[in-house]
Amino acid sequence: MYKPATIKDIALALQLSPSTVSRALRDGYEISEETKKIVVAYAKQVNYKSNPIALSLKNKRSYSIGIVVPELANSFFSQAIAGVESIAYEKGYHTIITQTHDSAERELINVNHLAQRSVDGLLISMSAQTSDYSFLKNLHDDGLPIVFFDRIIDDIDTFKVTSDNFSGAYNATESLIKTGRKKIALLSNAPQLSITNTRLAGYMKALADYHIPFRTELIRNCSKGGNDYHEVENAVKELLAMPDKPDAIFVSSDRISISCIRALKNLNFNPKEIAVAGFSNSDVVDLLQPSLSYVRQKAFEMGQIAVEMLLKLIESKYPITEFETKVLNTELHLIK
Amino acid sequence: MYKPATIKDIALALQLSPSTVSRALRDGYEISEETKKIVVAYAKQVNYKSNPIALSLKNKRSYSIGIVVPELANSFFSQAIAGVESIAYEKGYHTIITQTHDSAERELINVNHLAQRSVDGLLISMSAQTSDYSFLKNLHDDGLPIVFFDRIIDDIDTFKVTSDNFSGAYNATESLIKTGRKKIALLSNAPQLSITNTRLAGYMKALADYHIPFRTELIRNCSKGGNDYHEVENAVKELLAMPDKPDAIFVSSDRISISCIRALKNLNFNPKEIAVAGFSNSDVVDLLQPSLSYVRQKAFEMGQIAVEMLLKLIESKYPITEFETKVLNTELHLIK
DNA sequence: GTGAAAGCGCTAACAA
DNA sequence: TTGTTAGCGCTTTCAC
Repeated sequence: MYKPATIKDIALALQLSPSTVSRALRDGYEISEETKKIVVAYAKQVNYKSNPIALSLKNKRSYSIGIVVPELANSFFSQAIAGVESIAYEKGYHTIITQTHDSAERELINVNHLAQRSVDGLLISMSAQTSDYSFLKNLHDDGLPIVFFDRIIDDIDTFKVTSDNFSGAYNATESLIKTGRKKIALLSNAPQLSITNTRLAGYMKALADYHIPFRTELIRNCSKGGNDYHEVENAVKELLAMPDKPDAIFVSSDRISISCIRALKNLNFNPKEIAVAGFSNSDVVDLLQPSLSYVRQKAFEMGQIAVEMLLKLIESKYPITEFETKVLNTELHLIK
Repeated sequence: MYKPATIKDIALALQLSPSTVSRALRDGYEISEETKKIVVAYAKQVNYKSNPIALSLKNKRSYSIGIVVPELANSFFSQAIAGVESIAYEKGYHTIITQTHDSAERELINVNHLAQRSVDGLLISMSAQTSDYSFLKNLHDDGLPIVFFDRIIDDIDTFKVTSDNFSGAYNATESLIKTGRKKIALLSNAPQLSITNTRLAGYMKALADYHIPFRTELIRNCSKGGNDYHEVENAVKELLAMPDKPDAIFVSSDRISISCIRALKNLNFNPKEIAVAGFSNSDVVDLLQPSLSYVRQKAFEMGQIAVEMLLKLIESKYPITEFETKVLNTELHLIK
């Protein structure tokens, strides 16, 4: 059985009390240099490692932070996680990553598990299928520090980071218009997501600014967020079967952008016939065929900012009541 | 401060002893139905959740398993993780995911952290840069259940799952030969990885079977495993600048396959001139241009099998001494 | 059927 | 400078 050395073991072996050992190991000022030396040496010899579980139980502090994302396989999230880690490790925190696969049920379970495992705080990007936020609100009211990133919600007052989704959508739509497209369809994610609506607004504003009528029949919600390819393919098929069919598609969600490209390929559509622009943080987006113009979010930076906010919350001596929502700009990459 | 209800709170409120409450909550046979009802009802009312930290400390058992992979952004690993989760959740285990970014140092830290956080077992795919496995060996000798997947090592005797890398490499190489290619270069990962050498062997066997001379100058190790694009681009550039240059490339690593494709595109190479086959579990490999034939591993299944092995180790009443290494076959997808 | 007490590994008052 | 004690939340003998 796996049984590491404990402080008690050391105390016993060295004929000291556990508290002396504990203090010596943490370089307490009260302990004589001599004792420290002996303790540290022996601890090293028996490969002593402090037990974080016991520490957590004692201190209600674990120096670990929980990360909850919809899908690890989505580059945007793995990039954001890398950003979180880059700062967290440096500051002595560990990260515990879980994914929800966009399931509200899984999200609830994971969040509770993390909270009970006494993470010091939570970084979360909401599942597309969550509509009841009360479990998070309760935890937050009970004092668990939470920071939202990317897929944020209004109901809870705390720090948040997200992209400038409005401008991102506006610019992408505008780029399509500028290449002469006039009938621009929109493929979007689940409507309960904040980002879905903000991006819709950006799209509509671009149309309005260029005096292009907004047509509801050109809007398709793929509420499974690209997890279900066929949902997207059907949407694309329907759009392209319309009598007055679109000459461009703006895709307001990462995963759906890829599915849309695949649908166009599978349906053998001529790339000249239909232009695509969409949000994407895929690291191979430049190699895709048919190609698309894409809006890239600053995922890594977003992760960094989110964790910095969280650490501020965690390490603050006094309760924080002034919260900020940071908005990062996006980059538009046009097809060459 | 975040402060959930404890057994003590319930005991106090209900004028019972903590032990009674504890037994009632776990449906102990000694407790009267009546008391149970009262306790359970009250527990629900105050949203009592047992504290896994305290349980871990007490039981040395956490019902959570640690997963250590090189890179979440690599589809192969996110697919494998999804496989692990599919079984683990069902059996009542949580997963704690960490990534090493192929750093030996990070791997050491993460593994120790997980071990000390008393995960019940470890699922690991080794970092490309690790050459000293003693830290794992120690943990394993101390009784921590460990299962290796994909990037396995020989030094530790336990359950392992990996792909049939030999055949995968053989088949991919053979497919290139069958389309008339005779000068087939090899782009491979760090040589300390087991998979690197097995795939090299498969490649060499295919050459031998078809009486094609093996030329060491056509072999390039990209020891950073595709994390460094320029390493790959340079290798490709060098290969294609050779007087007797290759007419095909076989890439024996997931990330490097993508980098190789990108290099060919950036260097403006004619796809007819140089054929590419490579290992890849990218979920967009079918949309890449230039296109490649690819060997796909059964990542999801591998995750499932790995966790089943691990649970067998964890839940076995008696020490297990007979170990198995399972080898999954791969699928070759040819360019249409 | 229920309670008291000890202990998992650690730390922090309080004593000495 | 070092030791004693209590307690974090929980379970589990052992009493009653």
